[in-house]
Amino acid sequence: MQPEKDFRLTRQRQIILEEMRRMRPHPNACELYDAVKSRLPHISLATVYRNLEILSEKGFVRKIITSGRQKRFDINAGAHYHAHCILCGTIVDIPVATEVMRVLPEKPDGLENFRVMETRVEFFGHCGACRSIGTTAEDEDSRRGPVRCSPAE
Amino acid sequence: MQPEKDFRLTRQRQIILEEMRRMRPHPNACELYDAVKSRLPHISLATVYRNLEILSEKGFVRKIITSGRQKRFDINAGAHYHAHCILCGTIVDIPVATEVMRVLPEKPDGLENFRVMETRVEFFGHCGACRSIGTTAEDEDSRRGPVRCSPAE
DNA sequence: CAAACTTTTGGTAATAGTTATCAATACCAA
DNA sequence: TTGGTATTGATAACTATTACCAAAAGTTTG
Repeated sequence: MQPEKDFRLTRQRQIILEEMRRMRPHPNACELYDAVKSRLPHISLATVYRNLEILSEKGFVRKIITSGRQKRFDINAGAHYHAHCILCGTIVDIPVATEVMRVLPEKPDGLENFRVMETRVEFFGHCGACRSIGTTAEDEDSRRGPVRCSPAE
Repeated sequence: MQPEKDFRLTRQRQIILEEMRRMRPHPNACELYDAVKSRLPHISLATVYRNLEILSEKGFVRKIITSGRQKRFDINAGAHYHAHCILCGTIVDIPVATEVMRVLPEKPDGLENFRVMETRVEFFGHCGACRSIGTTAEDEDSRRGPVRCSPAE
């Protein structure tokens, strides 16, 4: 147990949090980097990664679990679940006040010896937009495949 | 829509599936590679990766969603959930016949336009072993940090 | 204020898990 | 057999993330 070192809410961290609130939800590090760069042109990608990690330890943001290879982050502090569209990759927030939440027991069978500290429910399926289009999602704007950082100038 | 190409259950694929049943659950590609290599010494790591992907498309195995950077795979075809120990990294299966499953509505509030095809529940907390030890997990055998492939010979 | 110390940053190299490529091989159907 | 398709093994390439480190920023102490 190392002595906790003090945390400074630097300008970079403030702007990371501000941009996360402003932009569309669940960005990955590169999307966020691009957004932050418009206000802090000299920020480093490493700073964004580093701070996402630290901010999630501190509870300002949380990491989303995904099966993809990029990490995504979430500014919404309140408890909620996610619905992942397996066609276009969109992630939709499901608010906490749902049947699911009311109904999920705090400690289900099989977890007798386990101290449950967090429960996450993830839904996978087809989002409304994709259903109305068919099997191929054409709405580029809602796609969420891997996103690369803008090339350096 | 490409014409589905035919799937051959090759010796490599058979043994991958057999080893997945035999070994401890939720291996990553490298652990599995090591296990399979004891029976097929010339198998390539690429074959393991490739087939895990294909076998999961075909429904023989499923990918586990994690926040880490390695993928893990699961041979247990039936529906079940996972409990992740945040101290030692162990993943425990929670059988399907629990309150959770019985009680989880097929389509909760907030998902009216979403066609739910799969629901996963992930629990995070401290497993029994870690609780009895304290805050640091000493049981090397149950740790599940990143696992590297055995070095080439 | 200055000195000493801690934390953070930007730039970049390194890491590591995963994918892509491709010639060679195995398998299958005619 | 022959021709076609699927798969494999070997290895190179890719890429998201992390590590490193000197410089800068911020904090505390004298």
